Amino acid sequence: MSGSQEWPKAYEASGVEDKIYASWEASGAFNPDTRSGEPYSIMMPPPNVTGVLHLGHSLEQSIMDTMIRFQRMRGKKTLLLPGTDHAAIATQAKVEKMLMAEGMKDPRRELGREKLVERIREFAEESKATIINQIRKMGSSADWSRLAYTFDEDRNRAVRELFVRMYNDGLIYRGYRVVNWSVKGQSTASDDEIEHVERPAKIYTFKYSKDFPITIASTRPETKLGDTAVAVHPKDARYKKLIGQTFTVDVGAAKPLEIKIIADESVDPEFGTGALGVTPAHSAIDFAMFEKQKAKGEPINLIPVIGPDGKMTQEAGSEYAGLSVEQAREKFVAWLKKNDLLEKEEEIVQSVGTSDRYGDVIEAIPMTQWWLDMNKVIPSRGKTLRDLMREAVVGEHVRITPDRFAKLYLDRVENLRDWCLSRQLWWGHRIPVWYRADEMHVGTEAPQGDGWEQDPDTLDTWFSSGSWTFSTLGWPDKTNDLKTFHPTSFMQMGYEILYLWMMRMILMSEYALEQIPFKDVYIHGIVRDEHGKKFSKSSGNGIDPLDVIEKYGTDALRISILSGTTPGNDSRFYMEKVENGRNLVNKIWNISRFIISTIEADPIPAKTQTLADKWVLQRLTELTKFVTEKLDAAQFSSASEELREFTWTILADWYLEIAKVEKGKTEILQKVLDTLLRLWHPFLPFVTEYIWGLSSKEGKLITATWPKVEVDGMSVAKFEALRDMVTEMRRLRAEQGVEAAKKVEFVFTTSDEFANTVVENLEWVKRLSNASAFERVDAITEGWPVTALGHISVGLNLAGAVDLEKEKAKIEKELADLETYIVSTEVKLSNVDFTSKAPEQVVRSMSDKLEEAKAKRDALKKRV
RNA sequence: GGACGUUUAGCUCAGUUGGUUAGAGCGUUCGAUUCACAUUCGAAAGGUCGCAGGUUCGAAUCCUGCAACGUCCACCA
Repeated sequence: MSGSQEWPKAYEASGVEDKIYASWEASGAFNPDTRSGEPYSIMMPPPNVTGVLHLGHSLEQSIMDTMIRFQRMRGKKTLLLPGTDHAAIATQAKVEKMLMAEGMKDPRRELGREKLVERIREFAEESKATIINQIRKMGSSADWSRLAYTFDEDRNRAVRELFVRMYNDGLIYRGYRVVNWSVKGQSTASDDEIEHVERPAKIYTFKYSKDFPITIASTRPETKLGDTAVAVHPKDARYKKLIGQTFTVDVGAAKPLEIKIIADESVDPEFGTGALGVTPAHSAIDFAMFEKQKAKGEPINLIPVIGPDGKMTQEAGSEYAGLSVEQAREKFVAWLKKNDLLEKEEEIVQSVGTSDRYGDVIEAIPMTQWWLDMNKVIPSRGKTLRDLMREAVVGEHVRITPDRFAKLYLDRVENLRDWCLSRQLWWGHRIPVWYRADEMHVGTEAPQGDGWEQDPDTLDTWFSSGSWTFSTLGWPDKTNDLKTFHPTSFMQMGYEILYLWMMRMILMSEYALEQIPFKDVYIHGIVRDEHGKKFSKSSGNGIDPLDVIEKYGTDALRISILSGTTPGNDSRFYMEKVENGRNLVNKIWNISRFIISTIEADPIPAKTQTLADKWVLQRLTELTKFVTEKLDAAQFSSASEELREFTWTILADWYLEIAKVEKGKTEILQKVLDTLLRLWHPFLPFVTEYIWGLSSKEGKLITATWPKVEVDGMSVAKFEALRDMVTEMRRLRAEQGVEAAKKVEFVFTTSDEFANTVVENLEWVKRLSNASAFERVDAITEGWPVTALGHISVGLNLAGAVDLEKEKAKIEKELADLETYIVSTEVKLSNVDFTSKAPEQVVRSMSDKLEEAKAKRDALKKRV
């Protein structure tokens, strides 16, 4: 043994993990450049620079690193490319909040663009270092030499290039349309950045004026100051004759409103009054009608009555201008009442869109912004971006696990509207467009000449993260990395960013490279607390992964967060799971400690393999096959469960105990430990590497090869019969309350020498009969037959302190169960429908079981 | 309003195309006390797989309906 100092009784993770990580990194194992083999790449979803490591990250890192280590050991040229995300809106919102907490009223105005951006940059750089270090603590074998950032120079170049190409293809356009506007954030938001919240509201039913022919309803009456039409269903008999007419009403706006009655299929005649007041400036659907009318050549007006500051505009009328929307609503309703126009006022529950970062209600406001067109045909492809997004998944070029998410994705693709790209934030990629008087320049570089002003807006943060799979590899240059590692092999993400991110990566990659960004997408759920609640600061249920690592070690955290999870489903996390993981790690440690010392003490291998040897090797072979298949399919939980079963039950509880008796196991123990360390490595990289080092193995485990399936097909039934017999004897002892010191006398016969040795060495067994007298159980007169399984028969000596009555009830119940089983199986087997239709194998195994059950029954019968 | 998910042992969850008498970990009960490991060892108890129908020789698994919980989407005027 390599000295007891290095092999303490319990494994101390905290003392060794950092050193091991440093040694991996120094060895160059993370970097694929020195490796050959089939490329295998995973792009790490870049965590936000503002974030600190949480359990969600821990899960993701565990998934990715387990996969990449597995593939590396299989000899692939593996790249796990790490990075961080500047997270435009999230970061700016956070820093602004911090500055305001320090006493600033309006950081943007007080600091100005340059200084505020600088403050955000400082904060981002600091946080970035933190999160990167935390990811290393998870053991991630990422290639840090390729570390990327969504807001660094290389990524900025890719973003500008993409924007310009899309603009030149006519996919990006500048347009005056209704946007989602956050008053608090003073910026647009995309449809995906809106969170719908249910809340109570009032719906008012009214007319614009006494003689207006149609009644309408609204929860936002103040916007009615900007109404320019009333839409009805074209076939609605009540309103049909009014279609095309225009009515002038005075509701107090700056100018009297000209309300045109228009027909629109999307109006539900059954709903409410069957008529809808159209406010093109402050509703996305109404704006769509506005555009439809324009296209038809029957235009309606558009009157913005709410400004970007969230206050009513001049056009809302002198009485309203400058009021908040709430104040304006009150005033307008009062006016309706006064003029006897209000017919109804009802309480309803309404779902309103709020900004997911600033939290305020999103207003629909018309503005000139930059948009990405989902429906425009790309000249060189003859397809739209929507087509490209659809085809990648419909054709299963991108495979999604679990596949139900593919359906959700496709539904979403069909309903995507044009993507509003421009943000009025300062932290982000500046839009590569310059203006001078009436001129506009769109290019990757600033134009020559004086007087050019760059567009002040920045790009939606998802524009840069959408290009992550290839911008990280050097695009737009045709780099070797790009050729080698794109499309990437495996991508994992939480379902909550499926739309936000996956769609955009597919869009960008298909557009820029005519390639899918990844082949396999693994969707995971949310890590929740033990009660199923989301972890959050406000609920005070946070668990810091770093605390867990400090106390239990990274391996324990990794295995506990991966086990008991299924793709796409949420999982619960609590400390008992980690303790369990820690215990497992410690078990592996002690198994290794024992094996190494056994080998040193008893180095001469036995000449022949015993039944137990054949058994453990066969089970090891099966395990290797199983784990390989499961990891291939990203079924981490079931792979690790099987590994645990082998390690703890098969190896530690049975084989090692037998090895103590049989001796001469050097060769087999070495083989088993070696294979087991390799199989565990992707899950438990630290402890396995540490043991590998202590047992003087060649090289590092991280770059060792994955075990191959060697021999297969050895029968394990004989051994397992023996094992069951031992369990049965133990049960009898336990249930009969046999005192610890007291030996119970068993009689057993077997033709197998091995069984003799093992059973005889159970310290509480006293051999009664002559081992050479291989009598059948029913011939053992002095004993009480316990079991007769296969080639082994065992009896218990009645001279011992055994309470027959106590045991009898149990046996009778078991007999009854057996009888039921036998009868039902016999019925099945005599059923021609079954025997003719079921596969032969099923029928055969059933009749085998029947014979076994009968034998067991006969043995049991002798006891009562 | 639409869609999706979950429902299996006291708890947390597996259960791969339908095929033995449905599994694991934790917890519980009983027993062991250090010869690799008490972060341990041995043994046991515990489930009519949410409910009701259907398909099938055979259903936890497929179909229909219902219920509870959860999630997402939506232009409920």
